[in-house]
Amino acid sequence: MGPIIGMSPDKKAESPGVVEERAGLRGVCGTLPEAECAASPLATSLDRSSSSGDEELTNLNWLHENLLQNFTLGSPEAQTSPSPLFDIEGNHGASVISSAAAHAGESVKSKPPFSFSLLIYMAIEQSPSKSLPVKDIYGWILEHFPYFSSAPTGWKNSVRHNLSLNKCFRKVERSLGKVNGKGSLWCVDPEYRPNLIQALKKQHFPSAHSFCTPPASPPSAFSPARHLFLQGCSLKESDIDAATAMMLLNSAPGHHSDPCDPDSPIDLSRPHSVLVSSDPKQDHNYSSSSFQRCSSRSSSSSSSSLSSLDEAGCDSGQGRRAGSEGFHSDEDSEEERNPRLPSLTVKCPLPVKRARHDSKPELDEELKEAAGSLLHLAGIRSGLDLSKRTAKSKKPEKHRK
DNA sequence: CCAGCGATAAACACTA
DNA sequence: CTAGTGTTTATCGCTG
Repeated sequence: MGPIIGMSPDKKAESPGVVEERAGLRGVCGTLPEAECAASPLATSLDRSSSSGDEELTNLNWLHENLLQNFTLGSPEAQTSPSPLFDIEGNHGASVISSAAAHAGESVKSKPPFSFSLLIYMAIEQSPSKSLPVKDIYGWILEHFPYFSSAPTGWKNSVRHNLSLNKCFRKVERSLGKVNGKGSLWCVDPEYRPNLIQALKKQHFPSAHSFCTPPASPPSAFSPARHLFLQGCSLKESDIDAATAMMLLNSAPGHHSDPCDPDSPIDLSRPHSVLVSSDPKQDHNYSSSSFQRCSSRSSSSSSSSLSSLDEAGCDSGQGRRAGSEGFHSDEDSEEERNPRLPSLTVKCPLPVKRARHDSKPELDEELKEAAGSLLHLAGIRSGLDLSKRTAKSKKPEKHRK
């Protein structure tokens, strides 16, 4: 493969431009209002400390409470005010993301619930130039997911493996980006960005389902018992929240973003503390397998969705293996392709290049929100987990081989 | 039981 | 030469 691996011709053509484009965007902020921008994760970037003011709390509460209320109790607030979902759908979720970002700084030592692909994606997306050398990707992951600091170095191999294998990532010539050092810069292929976002969203569905509710079931369907359960179990709660959020987002009618719009910045709000899998111990290794699997392959679904997507829609996988590669963009048939996905599947027409013309900022925001919500939620949980346990450090040892 | 998928490990090649 | 990077292949575990 040439400099740009696994990319379809069109992608290759874009590569150079993409980088520049992203650089120009300067992160999400470019497209967001100032206020949002300020709060936006990307804007804040990795460094932003977790300490944030009321906004984060507010936002957090907003999302967290509303979601729960919405589903479980339907508290007055939820009733009186538009549900978070609406906000999200209405593009107001940006603040949420920002809050998520704010929260994200908490310590996280648990294995992130995200697949490597998503981790990489987040790392890249959060970089100012939207492109990073592998080294920086490592750094980002380590910074945001301390879990890996204690993990065997194999995760780096996995990162590289994903970069090479996953079509979502494209290699940029050094000349275009990095001048010094080894290796090239890696960026997210705009084409697949929506897919990645979607994957993020989907990632938590399963969990949610497993914990709580039938995805398709309306809020009313939630029983008080569950609520109690949730209350009693913060961990699950977060999971549920995340899942719920995702579910809502996904189910949202207008939730599609301009999939391929390169300008759609994704704000994965700093995943700083995004960890879902609280216990690496449970995992045999640093991978998220345990979490994913336990929760119904949340990650798998994400990844698999990616793969499927890739094959089906954006199939450019000409030279690439099917392993953990791209995403397919066609949501229409996504369910069909991925039976595992909950019925909630989003109807988001994600992707696909064809759908790309409509670059709706709103959609972008939605995506961002979704991602932010996810991260945010995860962050919450991570905070809880971390505070509770510090011991998880049991390094997962290799179960096999 | 099988297929699909993600994760992991390892080997190899290339480059700074 | 070494270390980092990039690619490829093989294998394992899990889920549907």
